[in-house]
Amino acid sequence: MKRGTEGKRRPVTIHDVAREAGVSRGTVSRVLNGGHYVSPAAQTAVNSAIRRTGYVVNRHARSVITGRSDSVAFLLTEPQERFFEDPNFNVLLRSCTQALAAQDIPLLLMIAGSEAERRRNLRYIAAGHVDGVLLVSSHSGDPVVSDLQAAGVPVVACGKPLGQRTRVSYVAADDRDGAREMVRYLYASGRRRIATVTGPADTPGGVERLAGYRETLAECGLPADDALIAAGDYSRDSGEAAAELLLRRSPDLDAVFVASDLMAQGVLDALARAGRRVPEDVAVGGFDDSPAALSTRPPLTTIRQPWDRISTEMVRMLLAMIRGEESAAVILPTELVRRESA
Amino acid sequence: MKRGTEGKRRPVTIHDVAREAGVSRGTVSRVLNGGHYVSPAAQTAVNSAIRRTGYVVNRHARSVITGRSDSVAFLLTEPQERFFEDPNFNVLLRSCTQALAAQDIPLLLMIAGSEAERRRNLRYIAAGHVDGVLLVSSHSGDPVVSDLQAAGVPVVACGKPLGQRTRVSYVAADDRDGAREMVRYLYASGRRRIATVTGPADTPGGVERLAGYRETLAECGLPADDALIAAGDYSRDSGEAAAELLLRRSPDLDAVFVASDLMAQGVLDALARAGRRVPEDVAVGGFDDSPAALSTRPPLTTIRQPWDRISTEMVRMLLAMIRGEESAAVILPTELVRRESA
DNA sequence: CTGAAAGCGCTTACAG
DNA sequence: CTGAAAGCGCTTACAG
Repeated sequence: MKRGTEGKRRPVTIHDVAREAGVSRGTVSRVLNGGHYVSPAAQTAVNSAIRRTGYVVNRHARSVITGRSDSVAFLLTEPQERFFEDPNFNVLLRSCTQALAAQDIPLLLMIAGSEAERRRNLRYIAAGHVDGVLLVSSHSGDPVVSDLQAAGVPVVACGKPLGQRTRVSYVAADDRDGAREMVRYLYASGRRRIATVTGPADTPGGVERLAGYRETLAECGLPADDALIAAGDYSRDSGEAAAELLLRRSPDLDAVFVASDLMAQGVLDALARAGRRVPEDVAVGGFDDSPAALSTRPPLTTIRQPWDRISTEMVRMLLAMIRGEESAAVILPTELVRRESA
Repeated sequence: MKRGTEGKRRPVTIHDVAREAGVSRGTVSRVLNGGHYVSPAAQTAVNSAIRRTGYVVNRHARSVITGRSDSVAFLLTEPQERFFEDPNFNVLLRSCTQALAAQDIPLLLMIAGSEAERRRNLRYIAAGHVDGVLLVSSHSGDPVVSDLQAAGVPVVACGKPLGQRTRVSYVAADDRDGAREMVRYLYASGRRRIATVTGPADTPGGVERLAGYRETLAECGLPADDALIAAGDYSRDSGEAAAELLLRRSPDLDAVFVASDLMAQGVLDALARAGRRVPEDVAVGGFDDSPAALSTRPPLTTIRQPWDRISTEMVRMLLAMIRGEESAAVILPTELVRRESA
């Protein structure tokens, strides 16, 4: 008897609502699905019956018929655990969850860290258990992209997927333009030996931000100098190592444009250890405007990536594709955030 | 015609498999659900038919009958966005996802940051769309706990939920014992003026770690001194402020036990600004062993929370409750991680 | 506009 | 051990 109270009561079905409203189940279903071809009277009766009974649709039963699951996967392809250390990832995941929730669509989180997980997730997705996937993948030529497309599943990537043979929808910040704006700002504040720490050459941020840096140097009439360029992998430690290399090769540098805030943290540490004051001796500009940018000393001047808009656009685009629209790409503008490091 | 290639092919059903294997659909279903009452011959025929056809079960159709969804929610109740800044949260979310994936159970991520979201998520969950929920809530007396229980949904919390009238299952690290171990270690290394920065008084970590600190002081014969205790809210900034307060009130302190690594970061900054060397002048011990502990200068000596085990246990326990087992609590041991700050 | 009926893909007693 | 049948909760042509 005790258990009976705790246990789930028999859920109310469309049948109960129909009886309560004095109509057929078909009519109830019609108001549930948009209310077309339903008289105002029936409409009202059904709605109030729904309220009285506390009815809520059984999505599984619906899915069996419609063939859609009304759910979406957030798929993370990342052998490195880097994404989870990256504050950017958090805000992306959070805003996607919320943008989807606003449409009453649950987000299934999937992580493909190994080949086995990749296969499992792919099987799940290809079986039609989700209507589409929000993809976060940093690999150039990641096979998961084409596998998904081959399975006929709508996909929207975060950032432009590199090395794909086919067109894939994506939403990205304007990396190149953001880099330009930062370097211009550094130049405008009087810096003339502007170095850069890049991201990996097989990521869009790695190539585009470097391109923006180079363009702006040329535009400002500053000489191109490879001794001012060091590569990182977006991790904090790689930023630190890159800065040490830069200081050795170009001790006269007076600014560094770093392709991510996390790496900029490392750069700041290396600079401090080398006895350089920031921003007096060396100005440092980051990229992302992640929470990390606020916790550095001094706080980081950086380029904000519009993560909220990125997620909103990803969700909007994916939903459109699920509805049958064509693929597309959206590039969102970035914004310079002035703090104290430059 | 082009579209035809891209579009989803008609999915293969249990019917196709039955025909291919030369048995009835009932038999196919039986092998799918454990293979009881199936002859080895039929077993083999069906399995190979499944392989040939690439059949994968339609979970929705199954759910309509079984009443289970074979999915689980990860529910985050957090108006502050603190959890997403906290590296601990990431590893928890990641390991839960993977522990679940190993059982082929998808994780639905839900965030209840506002009252409206809380209601929506609750409605979704109560409608039986998930079989159980993994709850991450930091609020003392969070109503979501009782709402979930009232709906008859199995729940396992991360950390002991404070201020609940009913029993709720949870998995937690042994906060008190971890605190004891750290303070003992500080004492053993010769410190005698050991301060502490606590977490909020309405969180388990806030009360238990402080209790462990107090007990150990007494056990070591050190006097209790409220001037050595300052409160934080787990944020980095609060750690910094607490350390400043402590330095003002007890300039002679020679060690600080900080109830989280993130706060310890702030403490380290405040100490550096005050010209105290770590660990020479002041030893600093953290709690969590989050990624943050590695990025401080010097790297943080801390107490490791066994997040992998916590997630594994949470998942195991939730699955057991879904199967009908009683609720329970699991306390997992922590471990001292020696690095350079103490 | 609306009811009766068929059917989605699956599971589960029920007879054998 | 196995097939035929009923049924899960819902949607959707199909007649009116």
